[in-house]
Amino acid sequence: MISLSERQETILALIVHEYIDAARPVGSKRLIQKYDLGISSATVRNEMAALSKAGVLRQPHTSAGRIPTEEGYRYFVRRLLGETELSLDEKRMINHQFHQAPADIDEWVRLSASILAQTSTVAAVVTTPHPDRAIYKHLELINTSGRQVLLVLVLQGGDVRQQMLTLNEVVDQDRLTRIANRITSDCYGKFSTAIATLADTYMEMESEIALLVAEIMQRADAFSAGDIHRDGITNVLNQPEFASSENARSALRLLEERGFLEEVLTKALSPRVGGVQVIIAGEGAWDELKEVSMILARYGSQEYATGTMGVLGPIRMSYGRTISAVRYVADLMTDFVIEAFAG
Amino acid sequence: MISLSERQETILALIVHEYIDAARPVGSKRLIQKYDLGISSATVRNEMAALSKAGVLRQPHTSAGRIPTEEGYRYFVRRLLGETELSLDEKRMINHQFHQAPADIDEWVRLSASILAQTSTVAAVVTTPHPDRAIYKHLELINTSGRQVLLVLVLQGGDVRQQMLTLNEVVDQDRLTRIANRITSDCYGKFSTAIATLADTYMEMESEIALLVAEIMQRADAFSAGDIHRDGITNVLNQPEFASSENARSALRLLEERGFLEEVLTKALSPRVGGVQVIIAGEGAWDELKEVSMILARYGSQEYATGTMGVLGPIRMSYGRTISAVRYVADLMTDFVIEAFAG
DNA sequence: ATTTAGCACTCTCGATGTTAGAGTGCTAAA
DNA sequence: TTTAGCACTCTAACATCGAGAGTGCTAAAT
Repeated sequence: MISLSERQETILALIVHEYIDAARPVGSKRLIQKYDLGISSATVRNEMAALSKAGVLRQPHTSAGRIPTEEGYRYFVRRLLGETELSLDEKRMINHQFHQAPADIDEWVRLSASILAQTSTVAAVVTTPHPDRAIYKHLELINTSGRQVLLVLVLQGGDVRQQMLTLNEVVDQDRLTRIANRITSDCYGKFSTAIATLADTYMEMESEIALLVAEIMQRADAFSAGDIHRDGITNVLNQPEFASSENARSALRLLEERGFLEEVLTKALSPRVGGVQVIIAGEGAWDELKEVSMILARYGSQEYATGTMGVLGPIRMSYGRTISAVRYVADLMTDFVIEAFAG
Repeated sequence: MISLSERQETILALIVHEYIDAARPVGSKRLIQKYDLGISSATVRNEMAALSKAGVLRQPHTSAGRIPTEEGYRYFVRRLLGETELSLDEKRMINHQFHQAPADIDEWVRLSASILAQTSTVAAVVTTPHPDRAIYKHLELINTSGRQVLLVLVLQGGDVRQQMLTLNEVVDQDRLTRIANRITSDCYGKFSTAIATLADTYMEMESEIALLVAEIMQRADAFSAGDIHRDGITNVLNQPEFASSENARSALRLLEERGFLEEVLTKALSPRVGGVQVIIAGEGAWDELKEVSMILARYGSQEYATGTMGVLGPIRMSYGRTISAVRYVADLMTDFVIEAFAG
């Protein structure tokens, strides 16, 4: 475990701060002339040397200033951050934007992404909330013409799935309605697995339809990621570390590739709602994230539906503001989800 | 109107071709040594001078090779393109990809974008198909508990809208079903406006619900743009003209800003399905598109639903391939939409 | 009347040199 | 322990230069 003196911590914090701001190595002279610690540049130099040995600072080349290592950022976020909150004004602004938007879940998802993107120099990614497992609520079978039947399945939380199916024989609407009601009274509140076993106890047509319902619900389980909304991609392109098109490209691919995003969003987040997860430079686990940092949070309620949101930006990111913003927006969305589904 | 000799057209076509390929100015020597026309470089130089005067070629600086002007590209696309088709193999590939994907509209939209992005060095944008005006198909009223009723409205084309409503009194499921059936038999195939006038002839509860239905349908009319899917953003970033982060940024903003995309997609396309529209360097109408070209098409069927798809790439774009690809994919999607909605 | 060879001229691009500035590490004094 | 001072290092910015590619023009050839 790295252990630093109080003065060393101060210097580390200032260097992180300064480097995030100016995006270029921080030297001893510039540091003291800007921040007026009660010590000379030579002393700062000595401490810097110690911090370099401790592995939290490094030099791009001999005789350049210092920049934080990934370890340095981690130390900073873990120990030195603490209280950097969004200002009350900013919170009020965010609240305002949410409350004057239409109370539509997709609209709010979009808004969340937009707000996160505005907060800092990051790209935002927000998924629509989705039940962890689909829960049966209601079924309608609608006779359209002949043996063609429209199946409309309503899931807990308002998700509606619909599908055409072709029956073996012509069945009138009355009988369809009776079948639908029978299945609903048996299956209300159940998961796909329970319905699949139940289907075995039914007779021909009921069984067939119940099985189909179970299958549709199972598909809904698998697609638990929901739609992904992105915003602020241009933000991250404006950062100097992505000026070279090589770097920009790889960062963009991360944002564009659905598969990768889904993996990170699902794997990185413990299923628990509430915490905010910070991934600095991939944390050794993701090679693709070596050049970026992500801040992720899960929102919503296990009982109804959950979604994930997060931001992706340069490692040199304003962690205080951004973590705070992600937490705040996630909390707002959690309230909204609960209100929308339970209220 | 610009008028060129046959030889001049050949030279223009070769220069466009070569410049699209290599992304750097084309000189007279390189041209004849690569393509072996039966004439000397001096002759080519003379013709180039004429083409410059005609306004279809220009030089980045004195003593550099020539590159096409926007006018030059337009001439090329309008007169010289004609027959550049996708190869049969490519078409087969595309077909294959579509047919092994699940027959789900969102999946196909995503696939379209992905295929267009792969075809050329462009970013693809595809909207989900949407009825030009919502058409009533079916209504269900589902008694959940007390006066809370779930309204499920099925529109022509499979769109399902649902909404909770709170009644003034408790109404049992039987009566709700009767109301829903009554409205359906009256309104089947009608637009929101017709339903709104019809609602006036109803009694209290029927009227209230019919009005709500009309309102929901009206909202559906307005949101006619549907969801926008993007793909291949990294493609365009790889192009040298977007190497500077300044240019990359402005191109990206175009793709990111929903408002702008919607405007171009709706305004640029005549409502007619089938044609492919080419916008080279904004065509004077869009300042934001000065540095890029777009190729757009509308797909689907007015009768059921239409969507738009298009690509955005550098002006130095492989127009032949790309136009052909957009047309082909749009046709496939049109077939799919018709089959899905009518079949 | 075209086409072409030849030539002088122009402009970019990459390589090379040079310098100012910022920063470091070390030593010796406070 | 801290600090002043100094020699040293490295980058980034700017200037210089030559090679290479390309042009336009002129005069000869077809």
